[in-house]
Amino acid sequence: MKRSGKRKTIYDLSALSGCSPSTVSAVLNGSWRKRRISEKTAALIRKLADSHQYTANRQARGLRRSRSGLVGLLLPLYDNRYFSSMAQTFEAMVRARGECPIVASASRDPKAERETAESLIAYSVDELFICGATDPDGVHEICEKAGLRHVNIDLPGTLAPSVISDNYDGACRLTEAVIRHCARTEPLRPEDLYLFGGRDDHASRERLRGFRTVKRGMLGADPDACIQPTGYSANNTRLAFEAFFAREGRLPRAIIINSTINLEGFLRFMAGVPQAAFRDLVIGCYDYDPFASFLPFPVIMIRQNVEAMLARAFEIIADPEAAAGIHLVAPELVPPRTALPGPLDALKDTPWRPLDVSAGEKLAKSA
Amino acid sequence: MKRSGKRKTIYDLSALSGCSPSTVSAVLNGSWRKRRISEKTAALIRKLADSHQYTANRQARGLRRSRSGLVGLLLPLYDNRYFSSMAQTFEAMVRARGECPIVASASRDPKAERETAESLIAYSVDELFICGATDPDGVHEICEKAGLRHVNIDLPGTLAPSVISDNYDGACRLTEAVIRHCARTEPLRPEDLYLFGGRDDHASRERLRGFRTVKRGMLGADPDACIQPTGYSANNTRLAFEAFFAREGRLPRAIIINSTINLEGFLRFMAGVPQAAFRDLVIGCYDYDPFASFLPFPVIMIRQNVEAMLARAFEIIADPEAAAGIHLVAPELVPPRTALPGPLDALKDTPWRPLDVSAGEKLAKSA
DNA sequence: AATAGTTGCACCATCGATTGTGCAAGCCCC
DNA sequence: GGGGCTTGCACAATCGATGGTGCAACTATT
Repeated sequence: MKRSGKRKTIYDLSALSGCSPSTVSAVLNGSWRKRRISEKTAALIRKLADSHQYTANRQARGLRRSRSGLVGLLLPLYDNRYFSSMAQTFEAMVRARGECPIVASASRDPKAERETAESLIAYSVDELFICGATDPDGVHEICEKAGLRHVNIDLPGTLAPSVISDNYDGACRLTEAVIRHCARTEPLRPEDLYLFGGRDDHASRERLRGFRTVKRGMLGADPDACIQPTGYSANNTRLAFEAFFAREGRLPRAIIINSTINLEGFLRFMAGVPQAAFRDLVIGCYDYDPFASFLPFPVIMIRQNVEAMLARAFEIIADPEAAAGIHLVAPELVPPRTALPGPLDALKDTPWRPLDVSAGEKLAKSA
Repeated sequence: MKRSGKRKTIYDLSALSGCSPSTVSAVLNGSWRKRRISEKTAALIRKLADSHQYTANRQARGLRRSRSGLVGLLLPLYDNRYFSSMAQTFEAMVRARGECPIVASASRDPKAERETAESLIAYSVDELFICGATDPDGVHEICEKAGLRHVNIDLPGTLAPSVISDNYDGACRLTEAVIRHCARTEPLRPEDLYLFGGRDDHASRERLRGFRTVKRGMLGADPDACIQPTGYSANNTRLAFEAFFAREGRLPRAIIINSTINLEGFLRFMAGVPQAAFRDLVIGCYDYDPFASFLPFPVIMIRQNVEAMLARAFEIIADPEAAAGIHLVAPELVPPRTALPGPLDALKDTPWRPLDVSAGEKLAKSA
């Protein structure tokens, strides 16, 4: 791919207009009234800027102002509906504030988290939203040192304000809903209800705690074997289900799954087993995915309130007084076969124009 | 959120080390051998940089070098599995090259696409991957003017190289697979096979062309009513299905759906209809979503080869000779109930540590 | 010891935009 | 017509990193 052309600067416009660079700058960044530039000069410069497609070099501006206009979101990953809707919603909210969203992911790896944060800081992001970090406090130290405002989302740290879902409450409601759903046919015994997934993070711990509380309360016991932690790996989850199935010859009647990533591991297991094995199954799953909600057995899901969490986080990051501490946001219980609206519904579709098939053929021929 | 601290610069390290700023700079950016800085001085400066957590100000560096180290991906949206896996794969590939990925989305809106491109250019991205743009040529003009290397993905333009899926071939194979799947029970009549979704973009046109070619070839006809374009809106798709169902009292036996976004619209319709209505349904859907593949009726999907498309795009963008033109990448037909591995499988999960429930309780109490 | 070559680093302009300050020209008023 | 005020802009330093160039202090050579 060849390149050409080069960007105009305020110096080019200065030469073109006969005004000084500082005048051009003032006109184009809006401070011209304050600097008593005449309306006429301003109009001239704006016209030139327009006709030459001028755009300010943000690196230069950022260097001088020591702020970039960038708002960062640090994500563990993109490729599931929870985090992708987080990115989608974040993008919309930052744009609504007239700033530029920049998203990066760090693979749940503490080292990558720190490096990515450093990299974002190197680009002088003005604020950083740290979402689902494995080591939020590690990232905090780096932000602190750089004087960067930041807030945790989804997984809490101890050194910065954190906005997270009320995972304990969500897990309680989810577990209860699953137990009640099963009880429609036949009461559940303790060994009929399993939990798969999760690892040693705050969310998993809280969900597990909720699960155990409700299970003991409603079913009277919670044998250790009923907890099958598999981390956030789909393949580990598949292996865990395969091992269970090989051992028991069947699935548990009810399964709580810690994340849609683990549910994907369950799919991998499903693919190798006759559909009949899932006839009476009831699943409760943390995080909402519209397609998962319509699987061929009841899937009760917990949808984290991404919009509310982000809105709260924006409030907190704007508050100079905000201190470390956890802000809980209630998640939502989603019954089986539910298609909730999502952030994409905010996008307007372009008006429909009739499909021109011959145009398609022409384009295809030119390929 | 309060801020504090401030970042060290080469001038701070210069003062600390007794060396000049240029020496510090040379040591820290690797050009020190060329500048004949002694090993001893280099070691001293590196030690200071380390102990003071120095990181270079990338805006300053970018300003001076007129390149930023940023590689941009312009996406229509984040929140579906096709685009989120695009972002995930892109991120990994850019990181593998030692550069910094930056992703932004533009909502399929030509104006937003141009503005986002301008914004990325303002941050001096070194290369731009334009994915699924509604108006790739509009973005091209802006890139061209800025001398920015760029390449189209997913939707082609006429002014820059484009890497896209072979949508025609994919649609042919998908349509044929759906027809054959239905024929297992009872041969399909032309009016049993519908296509929902799509709008006036290259991908939709090609998919429609493939659909028509195969349908006419295998079923002998393709009544106009069998094409129900609904754009990329889930709600429009829901309305289209509701209208159809109200009119016909049933669904078509087989439906090709242009995108998982439209399939989500179908879910919204599904939620209001008894499950029996879907007993004999067969769906063919463009784009792959693991959960959609396990819906309670056969869903045959087409998975676009995101890795291959991106890999090809990276080759092209590195090639100074690359000219405008379309590069086709074959998509993959995915049978029902298939859980393919995805980009997340490349992430290593942290080793398992036993869940400490009491720790969770402690954390929860501090909230 | 004088010359030539090498080593090791400092100096300074530069990237593009911002912003505090200075100053000429025009105007008003007594 | 001189002092004071306003208008409208130019000048120059600055943000942090980079890289071309210059130049002492050594070392080697004859």
